[in-house]
Amino acid sequence: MNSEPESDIKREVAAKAEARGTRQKIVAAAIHEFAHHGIDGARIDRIAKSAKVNKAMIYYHFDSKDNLYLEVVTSFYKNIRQRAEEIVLPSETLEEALGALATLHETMFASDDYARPIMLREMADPRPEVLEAISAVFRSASIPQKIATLLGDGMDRGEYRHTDIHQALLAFASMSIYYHMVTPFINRLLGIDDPRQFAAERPKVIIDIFLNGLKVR
Amino acid sequence: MNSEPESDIKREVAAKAEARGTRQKIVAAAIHEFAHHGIDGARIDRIAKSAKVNKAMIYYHFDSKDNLYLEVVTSFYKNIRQRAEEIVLPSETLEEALGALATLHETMFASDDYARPIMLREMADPRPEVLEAISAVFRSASIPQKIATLLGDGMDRGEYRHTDIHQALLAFASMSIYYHMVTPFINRLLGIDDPRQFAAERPKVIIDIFLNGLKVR
Amino acid sequence: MNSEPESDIKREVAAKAEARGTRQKIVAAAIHEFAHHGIDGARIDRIAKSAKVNKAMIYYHFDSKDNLYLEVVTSFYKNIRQRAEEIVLPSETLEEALGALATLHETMFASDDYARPIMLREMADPRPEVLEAISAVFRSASIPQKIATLLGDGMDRGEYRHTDIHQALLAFASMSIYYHMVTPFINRLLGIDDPRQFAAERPKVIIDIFLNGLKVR
Amino acid sequence: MNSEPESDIKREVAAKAEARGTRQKIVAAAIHEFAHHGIDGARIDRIAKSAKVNKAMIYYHFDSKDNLYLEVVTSFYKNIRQRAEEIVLPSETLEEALGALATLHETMFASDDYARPIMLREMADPRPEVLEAISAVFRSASIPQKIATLLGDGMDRGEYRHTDIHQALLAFASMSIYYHMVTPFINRLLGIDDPRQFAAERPKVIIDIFLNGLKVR
DNA sequence: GATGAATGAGGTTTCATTCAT
DNA sequence: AATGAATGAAACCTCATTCAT
Repeated sequence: MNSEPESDIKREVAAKAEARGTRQKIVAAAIHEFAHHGIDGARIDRIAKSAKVNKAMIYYHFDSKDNLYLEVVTSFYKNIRQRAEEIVLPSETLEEALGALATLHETMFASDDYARPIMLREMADPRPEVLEAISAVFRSASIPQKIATLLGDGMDRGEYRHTDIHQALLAFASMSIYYHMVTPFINRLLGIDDPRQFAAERPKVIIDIFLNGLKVR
Repeated sequence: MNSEPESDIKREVAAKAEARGTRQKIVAAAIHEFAHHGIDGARIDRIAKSAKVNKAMIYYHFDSKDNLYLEVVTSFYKNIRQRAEEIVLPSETLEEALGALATLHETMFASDDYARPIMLREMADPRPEVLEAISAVFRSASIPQKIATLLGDGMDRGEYRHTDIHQALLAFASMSIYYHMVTPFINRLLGIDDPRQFAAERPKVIIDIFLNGLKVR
Repeated sequence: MNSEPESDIKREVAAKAEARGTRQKIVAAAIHEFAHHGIDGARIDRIAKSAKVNKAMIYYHFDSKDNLYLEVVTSFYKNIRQRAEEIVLPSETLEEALGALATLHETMFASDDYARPIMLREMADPRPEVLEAISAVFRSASIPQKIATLLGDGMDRGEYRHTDIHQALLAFASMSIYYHMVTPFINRLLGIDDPRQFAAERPKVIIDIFLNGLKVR
Repeated sequence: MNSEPESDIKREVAAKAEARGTRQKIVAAAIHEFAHHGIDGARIDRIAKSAKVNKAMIYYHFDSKDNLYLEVVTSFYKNIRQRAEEIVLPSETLEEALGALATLHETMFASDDYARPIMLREMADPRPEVLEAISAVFRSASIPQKIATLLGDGMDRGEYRHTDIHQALLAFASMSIYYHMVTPFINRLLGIDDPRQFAAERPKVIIDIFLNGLKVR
């Protein structure tokens, strides 16, 4: 006769907590699966098993495989975006801004092993929604704009040679991101034994090349 | 004129020609399919249909989907490799060698629409055999070595600043190849309206940045 | 009365009951199919249809055709074995023990129409697992040992002539089992019109021949 | 201008010789295949390959898999039957006639490894044609009739106890043939190390048991 | 007679998804 | 929320058989 409502509330709270737990377990397992196998190669059974969750629960929480993928991937980008925004765009010099972009790239890929394969697959078969999500990361990070601005200013001041801003921006971004995207391949091709160190030394080198490459002599 | 052996030969030739035709049709359809959908998303039925070939023929000629993929992809790289070897490594200057590498990259991707997605997917989930095949393209092309040598010589001569050769080589390669690999994304992100022109102007810009970037002032 | 755990149990029980039902239906249909067609001639479609079960359920419960076969056949032998163990090894005389073996054989084959074809096919291409299962039936039945012992004792007592026990045991077993194994053929060859009666009269005859055949005169 | 017809004849003769060779190769490979896998498990491809013959040749010579099976199996029985007829039915005593039957059985199975599995499979799923063929072997061999006659005479003479002739005949046949039919199983069950010797000693034992078993004391 | 390629029907198995409880 | 069972469509692959030469 007493606290049935209370116990109902408790139940609900507990249920929600558990549900959140279930969702999270599913998401974690799904990222892993999608990263390793792509959306077509991914198996709902495998996700359920590795999440230790009943298969039907996946449909209960995510409706369909496609939707699971979408939610997983966008949440993945949200995550990256958030970390991107946390990178303080420090001071005023171009050099520092370039360093920030390099750091951003490093952050994107260093966090886990899933970024690389997931992004590569997206690029191979780009869905508008996802392209947009990735674009947003960079836009929100405002770092590219900052670099563009600083570079433009430098050109106007006569410090840097006049160059197409897009080409220049892409030049730096390429030097910074490409290694991260195809690490295993480059390591193999160039016979790099210590990828960690190679990656650590890289920002300095590319900033150096980039700035020198554009400076007026 | 009607000696049996001769007609035997004719027969064989004709048969082989047809077979080659069938194989080729399959390969062509398969590349298309694998490029668009990846190995897991690819459908044998679709390949057969678009090749206008009986489905069983695919198994007759290629044994399994996996094997078809492997043969298709390696033949694809052989193809690229051949074209790579045809790129004459012109003269003696570093500038020209860099131009050759840019041309190689352009060649790799410009030939058809399949290179980009196929390579990206491979990079996402690299099979040793295929990594090796890609590596071979570059090794055989000897262009990287040439660049490395010229760059090393230039450093020794005091023309270029001392820099880790691998880092430098990768810096240029990145600038050259990255845009090709993720064209649609970059076009979207930077709002590039005329990709053709952007790509055409690119080699000059990156060679310029790279050489200036390394030159001693 | 409506406590959740209880209803949970109910649910589980019901589910398991249904599942058992499905499994049983599959097994029943599968025995029939395998007996009639052998493992290679058997068709999963046909099993599913005659069990009134979705084809995929067979894989859900048994993983593969091979495995279904194995489970079906071993369960089949377990079944026989159980019935074998129920045959009381009556008294002490050799005659009764021989009667028991004849009864065992009759039991093995009389139960249904599947024993004959299934066992024959197994013998044609014996899988170790299954040979073992059949051997176990006879070993567990302990009847052969009993016979061997009684026979040995009889020989020692001078009642029976000395004869290789294995040869003797096999002699009786052959007389007892062979007709069951190839009934249709023998009926045809000897023109037996009333197999039932022939089989019924058989134990008496063969026990008679066997015992007389070994007795010291 | 000369011997075209002659060369035609030569050709034909050669062709027929070769053809016979091809047929034989096919038959040999087919027996092997059918013995190991049964008709449903047999693969035309495998037969062609192991016969080193083009698959289409099998159809050219035998029309269909079923027909190949039938021809192979009936020729197989013809073969056995021929050997059966070569077994001289020696003298006049029942003992010798029984020995002849035992020898016949031995001959049937000893010739190759195929008799056992082929006959077992036939028995599992008996086709009338084939049952007839096997029956014919025994009838033609006239040994059973001889035994029946001798046994009948012996009973009439008061030498043997009155017993149903069919039961008696089958008793002996069972003892003689059963071991051959399920050799691997019996060897395993009884732990027989030297099957050759066991088989060699068997006729004497079973003739002994049989005759003693029927003799009037 | 002989060959390699081709065909069509069908076989086993898989898998996203749903249902009943 | 959770589970085990169920479903139907389709995927990959096989195989007896035939064709063209």
